[in-house]
Amino acid sequence: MSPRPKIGLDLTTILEAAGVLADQLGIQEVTLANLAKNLGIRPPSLYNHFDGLPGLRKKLAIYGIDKLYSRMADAAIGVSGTEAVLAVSQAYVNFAREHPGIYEATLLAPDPEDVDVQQAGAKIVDLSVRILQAYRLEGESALHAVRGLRSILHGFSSLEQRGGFKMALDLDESLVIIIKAFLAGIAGDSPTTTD
Amino acid sequence: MSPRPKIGLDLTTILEAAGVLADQLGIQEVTLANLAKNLGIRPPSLYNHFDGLPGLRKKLAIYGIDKLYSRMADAAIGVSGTEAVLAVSQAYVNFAREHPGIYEATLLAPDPEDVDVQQAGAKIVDLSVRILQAYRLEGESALHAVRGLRSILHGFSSLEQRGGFKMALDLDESLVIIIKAFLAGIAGDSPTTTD
DNA sequence: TATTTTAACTAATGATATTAGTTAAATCAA
DNA sequence: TTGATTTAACTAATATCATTAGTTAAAATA
Repeated sequence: MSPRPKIGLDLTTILEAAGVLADQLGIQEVTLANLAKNLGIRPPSLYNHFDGLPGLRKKLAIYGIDKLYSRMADAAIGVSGTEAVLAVSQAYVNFAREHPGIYEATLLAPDPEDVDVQQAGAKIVDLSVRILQAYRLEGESALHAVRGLRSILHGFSSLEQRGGFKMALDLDESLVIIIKAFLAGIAGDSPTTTD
Repeated sequence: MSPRPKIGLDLTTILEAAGVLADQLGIQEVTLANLAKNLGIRPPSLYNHFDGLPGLRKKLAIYGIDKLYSRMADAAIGVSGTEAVLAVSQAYVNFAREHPGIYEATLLAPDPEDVDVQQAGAKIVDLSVRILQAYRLEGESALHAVRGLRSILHGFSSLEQRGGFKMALDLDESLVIIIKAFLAGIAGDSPTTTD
């Protein structure tokens, strides 16, 4: 009958297609039906590559976290102190802007406690710890500061994405002001590096 | 045949049931099928009360925003300055903890630009503006500060809900430290009220 | 009391994820 | 090179949804 070409899909290709789908139509449109259609195969064939929709969601989450981490790590090269935090923050927010669906998937793993998901996320936490080390925070203060930075970055990105900021007011400017205020507050105005 | 008792449901009852469902099983389990089962009616009957699943999501979002606003406004009574911001912040986070599903619904309206949704959200923005007025920010600074506070509160709540904070470190303490740092940063350490 | 509105219903449709079992292409070992 | 195995596609079938259309009886109203 019809030829069954055995396309030979690999997981990366599938995840990229899922990412495009997420960014273009939103995460809720990343269905096995839509994904299969875009790939030119039938929905059940996808089960050869991952364990159903939850499996896809998990893999897409890790895929997205890794991508986000790359962008942050890139931005952190060759900078330090406030400059580094600002660069990494802008990279974070820009990633969420360019890849709203993938960013959303990042926080949508079926089980956030999953070891693989945790491991991917840990790299981002570690990076945050490192760029905040310039502020010489003592003991637990550094950990609280990491939580604060992540809260700001995720909250800002999420609210921007959902149209939460209605005022006619430059968004990038807001981010810089918010980050600077937070850093000034935790450092008592004494970062350890030259700015 | 079987009696058709005409229960006489009103929208509030339905939204409360939907809220319980959201908090107990997660927002993705707030289906017309589940909701109808909990209410003792058949799914199509729900269409007499709202316009399908998108209609329910919109009404649940507004319902949640109103509830959240009430809690924040309550917390703001009789306090000012840093104390007010902290009280409102804790109310916000506690609401998200107690009602994770309703909180999630708050940001899940099908159309965030919808007038009714905007109107509900505006009350929260206004409240934020008022409690930050103690810091005497000039011009646009106040608006940037509101964005910062909202980013922190939403980011913190969302990340806590999704298991984003793994460290063995007191969460309430983190929130207080983060808010205080942010306020110190935007105020240059000069809130206008007695603390 | 008669009419209208309301809130439930049944029946049917289409989209979805998922499972089971099948088949042929690709890979690999002898 | 050939035979066996693995892999990646498939068809068919099922269950769960949301949704629409059309119906009916209870409740409200005139």
